[in-house]
Amino acid sequence: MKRRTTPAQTAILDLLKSSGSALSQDMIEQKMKGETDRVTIYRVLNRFCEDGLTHRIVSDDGKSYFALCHGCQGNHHTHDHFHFRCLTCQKVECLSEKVQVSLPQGYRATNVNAWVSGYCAGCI
Amino acid sequence: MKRRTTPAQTAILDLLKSSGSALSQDMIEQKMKGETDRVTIYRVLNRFCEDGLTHRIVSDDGKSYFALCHGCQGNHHTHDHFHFRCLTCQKVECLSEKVQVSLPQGYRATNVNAWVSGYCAGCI
DNA sequence: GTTATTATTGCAACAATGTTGCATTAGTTG
DNA sequence: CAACTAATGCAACATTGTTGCAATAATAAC
Repeated sequence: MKRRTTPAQTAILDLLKSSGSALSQDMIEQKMKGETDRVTIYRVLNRFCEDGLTHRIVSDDGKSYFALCHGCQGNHHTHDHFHFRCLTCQKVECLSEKVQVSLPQGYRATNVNAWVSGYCAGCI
Repeated sequence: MKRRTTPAQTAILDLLKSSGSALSQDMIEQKMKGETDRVTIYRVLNRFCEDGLTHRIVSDDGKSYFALCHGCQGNHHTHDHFHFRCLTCQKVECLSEKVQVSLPQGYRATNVNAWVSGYCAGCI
């Protein structure tokens, strides 16, 4: 199954690149002014995740956010950094700080999902 | 608005106490074998949160989990510890380790939601 | 450039989680 | 016991996300 280049995909990828933050499906739909179907946006985003282009983080607002992968290459994805969500401007940022947590004896971690919400410098 | 003691509330509180872990609405519904309405369970859980009896944590499985408050008293709620969710047995535990993260200059945090998912000692 | 192949899209429908309105039930107080 | 009203159950709705399927459109082959 070889990938094809389509307007929707390049548009969504450009949005992720230019925004510099993590975006949710509804944010992308808004920015695209409804030119692309809801379902297509979801499918494109899921494809990006499969291809290792983005990573998905589930926020405490009940939505998934998608952010471009920068640190991780190939199939060794470690999205173990904190994310910040501003309650005013809704912007979601990847923080540089890595999550460090020690588990009880015998536990094995496969995924980390760490959020801080509050107000960013511009919205305080 | 004074609270009243009802069978549903005491049953749900007992479940939370005896389980020793965080429970979601559907877990509670299952354990109560459908004797209590879905909506009632949600309302009871929300009331518990309002009253400071429980805290809510939103997991990356898209559900809210509710756990009894132990460490925090009065209106000074700081649920800033990590949570672990076992992908096999579905159990959700509060870990003792506090979340420590330094935000960019000028940012203010109001809430923390930190998850580790994987396999617990019994399910490895 | 034309054709064949099939990945991608759009639409409808569905599933899961969670909330709200409203009439009924049932704790609590006097 | 009676009055008050918090709590419940049901229906309906909102939001987020997925799946099936026919139509569309990239890509490859000629």
